[in-house]
Amino acid sequence: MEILERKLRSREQTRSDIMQTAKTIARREGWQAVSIRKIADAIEYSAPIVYEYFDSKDVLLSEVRNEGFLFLKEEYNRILKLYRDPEKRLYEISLIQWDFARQQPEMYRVMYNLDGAFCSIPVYQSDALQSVSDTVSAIIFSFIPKAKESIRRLYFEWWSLSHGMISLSMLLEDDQSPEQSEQIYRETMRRFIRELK
Amino acid sequence: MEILERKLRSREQTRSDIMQTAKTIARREGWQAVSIRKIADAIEYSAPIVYEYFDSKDVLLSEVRNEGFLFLKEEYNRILKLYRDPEKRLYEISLIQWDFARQQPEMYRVMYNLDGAFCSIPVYQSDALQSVSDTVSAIIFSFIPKAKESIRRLYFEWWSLSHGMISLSMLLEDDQSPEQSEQIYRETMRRFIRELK
DNA sequence: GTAGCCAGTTAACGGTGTTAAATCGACTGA
DNA sequence: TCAGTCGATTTAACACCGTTAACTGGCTAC
Repeated sequence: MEILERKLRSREQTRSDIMQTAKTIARREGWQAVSIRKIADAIEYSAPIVYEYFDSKDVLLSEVRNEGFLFLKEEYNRILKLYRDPEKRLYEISLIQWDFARQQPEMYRVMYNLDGAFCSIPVYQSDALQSVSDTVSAIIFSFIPKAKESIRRLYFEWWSLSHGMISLSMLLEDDQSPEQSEQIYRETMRRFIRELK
Repeated sequence: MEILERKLRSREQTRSDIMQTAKTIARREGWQAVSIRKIADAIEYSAPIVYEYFDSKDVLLSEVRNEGFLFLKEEYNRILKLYRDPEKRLYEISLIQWDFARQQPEMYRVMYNLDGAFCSIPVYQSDALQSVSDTVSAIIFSFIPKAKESIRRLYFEWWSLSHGMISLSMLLEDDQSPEQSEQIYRETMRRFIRELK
């Protein structure tokens, strides 16, 4: 059964190669330029092979997106271990959100269907997104122990503010410097958190 | 020269028919389903005719997007005539932003390259966007007469908050009811404006 | 040796944006 | 009346897309 195991491992490897290639092309040329044939070329296979690993391009994109939310989740957990103060936690998580979007913009784009990235599978069906939402909601709750609906609402406000600034600063990248945007982001998130309690 | 005039008018008509058709398809099937051939079919012409009116699909989308910003601009001007109080003005403009996104979601999507809408022409190059930005910035200034940079920053915050809530509520449409989102939007924008001064 | 399986290929279908070439009708000048 | 031109419009083509069916070549089991 060793062969089967190795086969499985190499299968997992190829699978992640495909996702990695998709991300690399997206980073260089944008998601609208990502095609099954280009991916196949890069991993030195013919196009139909990709369908051995992903049912469709849509599913491939949805898995990449999921990977993004899982990455965020782990980063958030890292923060939870580092800090105890809820305010500090929420602030640090806000900063991670920003850094993530800066360092892996193609990831952020596919997660929110921005700029040519289009995955028709609804994002709110992603378990990873739910998990991320729960983590942040829990922090807010430890902050302000209110009813479920209030927490949901405060989370929505936090998320909107963060996502709004990130996506607009992506949109205006050449019009407003990222450094300037980042400064505004930090101060605005800080103030939002301070005024939360 | 009457013939030439009529020709020009009918040319303008066909041009706007093309844009209208693009929007109609986008509304029904999403921007990823909008193709030159589908548009041509709908206006009962062959595909190359579309290129007599728009240099490329990219340009067509950018004109639709511009139409969106121009619509907003006119709505904003309507508000300026209706109200004198800066707080009231900004609040009403916030509400228009929401209603616009609700009533013409395909427009909002092409303006911000959301969900399959992809126009590679940078949005900040649009005069209409600049004009809209100036209008809102002026209101904020009449509110809080600070330096240009501060106003720019406050405008960015207002825009981010509004766009963030709108785009996330589009994303979560089936997970969080629009009515609920709208209520949060109204209250959040109101509080933001109140705390501005 | 040969039958069967399996990884991987080629070929195909209907679609895309875009452009060059061909067509067709109306109008003009001789 | 006929040749010629012009302009509007179409057809045909190119290179690409996502996706699927059919095929190929090599290995294994009997």
